Amino acid sequence: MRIGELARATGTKAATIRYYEREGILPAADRTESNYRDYSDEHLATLSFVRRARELGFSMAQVRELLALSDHDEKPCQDVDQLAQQQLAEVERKIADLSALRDELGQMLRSCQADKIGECQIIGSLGRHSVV
Amino acid sequence: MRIGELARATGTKAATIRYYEREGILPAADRTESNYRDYSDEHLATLSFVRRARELGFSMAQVRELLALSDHDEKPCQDVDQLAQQQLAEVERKIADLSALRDELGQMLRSCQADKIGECQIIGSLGRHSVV
DNA sequence: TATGCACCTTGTAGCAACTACAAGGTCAAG
DNA sequence: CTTGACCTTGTAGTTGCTACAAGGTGCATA
Repeated sequence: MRIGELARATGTKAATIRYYEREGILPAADRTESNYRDYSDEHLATLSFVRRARELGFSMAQVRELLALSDHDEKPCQDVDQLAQQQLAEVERKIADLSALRDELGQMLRSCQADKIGECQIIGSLGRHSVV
Repeated sequence: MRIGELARATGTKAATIRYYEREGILPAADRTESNYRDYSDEHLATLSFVRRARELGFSMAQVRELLALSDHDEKPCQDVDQLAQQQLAEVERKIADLSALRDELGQMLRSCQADKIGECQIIGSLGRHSVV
């Protein structure tokens, strides 16, 4: 299949697919006589894998590792497990950070009953006009 | 004060302060005879404001807006309120996304009891080796 | 006086992970 | 024969910094 079809099939832009090829994430496709990329079902499977891993928040570097690992059926899957654990820990850290942030923003919003910026608690709690 | 002192006072790298100046986020400082930047307390206040807003997840564009708004004490603070609301909504959206992600990762990890990658459920649920 | 060291200056390039654009080639339909 | 959808390559832009290089400044010490 050509790049457009692969793009539609995976919800990826063609430019992104070419980018993955440049980055070595996706193996280069065969070319037709007119130099169009010609993808196989294997490419489709790999690209789906990559996209899914990216959706799950794995970095490109981690995706590279996952791809390398997934090619070695014999090896213990500890390494895969560890990558997933790492990723989970990082996601949980981000959630905690964002929750703190949400609370602060919520508090700011609740505390402001002014109607002029001069008395606005939001601007105030950001550190302005308390100094002036 | 010189850039290093301002940097220490605000927990910002000097390179970042120069970057803010280039971007018009922080007004240019006076210069000493030897061309060193010489910052005032006003700069300190503005930079603190900027850093705090950035910590709260506001984008540079939003910080620009907040700075512009905070200079107009007379205006109604509806606009500030709206920016904060927007930011809160976005943070909540991110938290929801990350929570879904955490659940998926957790499920993947719990479901894998294999010890070889060939049977690894994590690789499997990412879409590999079910196709092979 | 020299010299070492911390500090400052500018300009440039790199990071992640794409995305957009320009200028052109290919191919099937009308 | 031309229109339009598709493809090619190369290059540059996005966000918010951060790092590095090559050089100037200022002050304390040997």
